Amino acid sequence: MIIATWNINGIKARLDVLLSWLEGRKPDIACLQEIKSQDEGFPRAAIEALGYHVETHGQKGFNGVALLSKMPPAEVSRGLPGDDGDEQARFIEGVWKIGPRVLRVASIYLPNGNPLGTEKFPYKLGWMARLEAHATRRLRDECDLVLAGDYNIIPEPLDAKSPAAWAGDALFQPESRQVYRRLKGLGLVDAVRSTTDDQTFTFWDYQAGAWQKNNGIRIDHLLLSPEAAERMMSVGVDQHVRGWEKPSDHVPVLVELAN
DNA sequence: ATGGCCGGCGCAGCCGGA
Repeated sequence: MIIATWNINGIKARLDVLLSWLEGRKPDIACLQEIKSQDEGFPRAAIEALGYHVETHGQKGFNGVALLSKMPPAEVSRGLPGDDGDEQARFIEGVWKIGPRVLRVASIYLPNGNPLGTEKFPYKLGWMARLEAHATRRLRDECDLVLAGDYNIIPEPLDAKSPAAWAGDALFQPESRQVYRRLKGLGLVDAVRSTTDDQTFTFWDYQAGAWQKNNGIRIDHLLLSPEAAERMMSVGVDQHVRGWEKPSDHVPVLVELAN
């Protein structure tokens, strides 16, 4: 089965592109971020017409995550545990029962954290601490777990065309990269990096001809539990989608797991 | 050498993104 993550940067502006991609790629589960829509405004009918079940966790204008799946999930939970006062819609998790196996997949939109020196960067670190706590709990289940999303973290210099240009940016700070490293220390496997040493970008800014110059970064990640990683058959990044009409600035990242 | 955009909201231009 194919599990994908994609920051679509606005579902209303991206619906045609999303439908085209779903029809061609046919992922079993697609984790979306930045739907920028309330639940009631999400164009679910067009997606359901392609045979997908739709679960959203939206908010007005900003953020928002969704899970699209061919099989309906057995359970869904919204919001990252650990702060009931957090109003930002950045986390949705589903559970699927596949024969004897339990598969958990979360769609994650980790805070950007810019600009440094404001409350936004501590919010990012606090959110990451909650994610680490949640991942620690989930890994105790020893089930197939995929934490998929826009992490807004450039893990290593290899993951940027021009790492120096990101030195003062929240995406490339030692503190947040350290937490990403700790997530991997828990046993989570970075699907893309575990299968290639090549520079593989998932985001290119709309500005300054970044796509044409391949001036990209790798910030969209699939983190797999050891049990899920054992079933990993292939990993891909649908970079061609960045060249379509009216693209998102992010592209889909996918992992294929053995059934 | 530098800078170049886009979506949402809502109907002008600002906010947020990365």
